[in-house]
Amino acid sequence: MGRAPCCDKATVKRGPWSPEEDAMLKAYIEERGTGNNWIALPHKIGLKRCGKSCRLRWLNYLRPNIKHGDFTPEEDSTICKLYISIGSRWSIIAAQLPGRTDNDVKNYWNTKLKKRLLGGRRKDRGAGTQQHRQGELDGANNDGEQQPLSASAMERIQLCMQLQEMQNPLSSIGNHNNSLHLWQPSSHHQVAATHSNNSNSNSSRSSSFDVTVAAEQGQSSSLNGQHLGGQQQMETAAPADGLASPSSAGNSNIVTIEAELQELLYSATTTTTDSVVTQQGGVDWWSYDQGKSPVNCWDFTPETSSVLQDYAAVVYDM
DNA sequence: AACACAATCAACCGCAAGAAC
DNA sequence: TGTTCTTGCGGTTGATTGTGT
Repeated sequence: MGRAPCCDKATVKRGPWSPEEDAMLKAYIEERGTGNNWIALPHKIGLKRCGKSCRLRWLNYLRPNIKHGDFTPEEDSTICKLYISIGSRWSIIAAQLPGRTDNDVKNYWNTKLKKRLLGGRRKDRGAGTQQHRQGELDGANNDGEQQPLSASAMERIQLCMQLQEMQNPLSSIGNHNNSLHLWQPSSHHQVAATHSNNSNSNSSRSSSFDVTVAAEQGQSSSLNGQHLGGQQQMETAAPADGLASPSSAGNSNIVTIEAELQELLYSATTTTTDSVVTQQGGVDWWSYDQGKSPVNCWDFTPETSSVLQDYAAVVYDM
């Protein structure tokens, strides 16, 4: 049974919004609000638009305090940091960037940040062409037998592998000890008590993930996954065999990776780990509380747990 | 100047989940 | 309790603009 369309496509206008339409929608919502019914809104206003289209236009463009234009290095770092931790959860990532929309963040990642990071310096295993890289992202290898992975998982894996290769060119595929330097077991998975101050975050989906980013204060950043309801804390059981957490190497590796990411993103010439953290205007990549537990790149959420399993399959099956 | 290709971004689409009935 | 409606999300598309040849 097909789903009823939300609107009659034959009578609804599509495509770019005109200034007149923008003005009508903006004026109405500012005066009366949405009435908690986007579907009915265009009829009330007299717009020949789909309710979903009105909602999107309002949220992405007309809403007050929307920020357009270039992203700052701080925003770049937040996006990358969260993407690698949680993947393409754009609404959650955007919630950490006041004035930015999920659509903006998504577009920015897909068109700029991803290319800067993934396309930057990768000396690929094998050919290293863009086509080969895309093939990897699609989860297929030459023999076609590898289990397909989600694009998001593959990207995160690839990104981490790329960083590790840069960090230690001698660590080739199959060197298990170097496989998971980014991962740290979370011994203190506190459930974040506060959520983003973003007014958009009232959706049930967003609330399933509490994110606290304190990078702007030069503090550690933490990302905590929790189940709906907020009571179940993710267990920190050891991952699959062979995925034991790195021990003493972890902290310095994280700092080194920060440097590599800074370099990839901003072409900074950072060579020492100590100097990196305070560079770039205080941007604090994967920072961690000195003397406390390091922040996890691969925090143990259901998603990242799955990614780790995928990762293990990729590394160990090669 | 003209064309081809790449990059960008606004808008659309379909799905999943929760709310309402 | 089951069904329908609405919202919100992430992925994708396509028009526009920029750049290279």
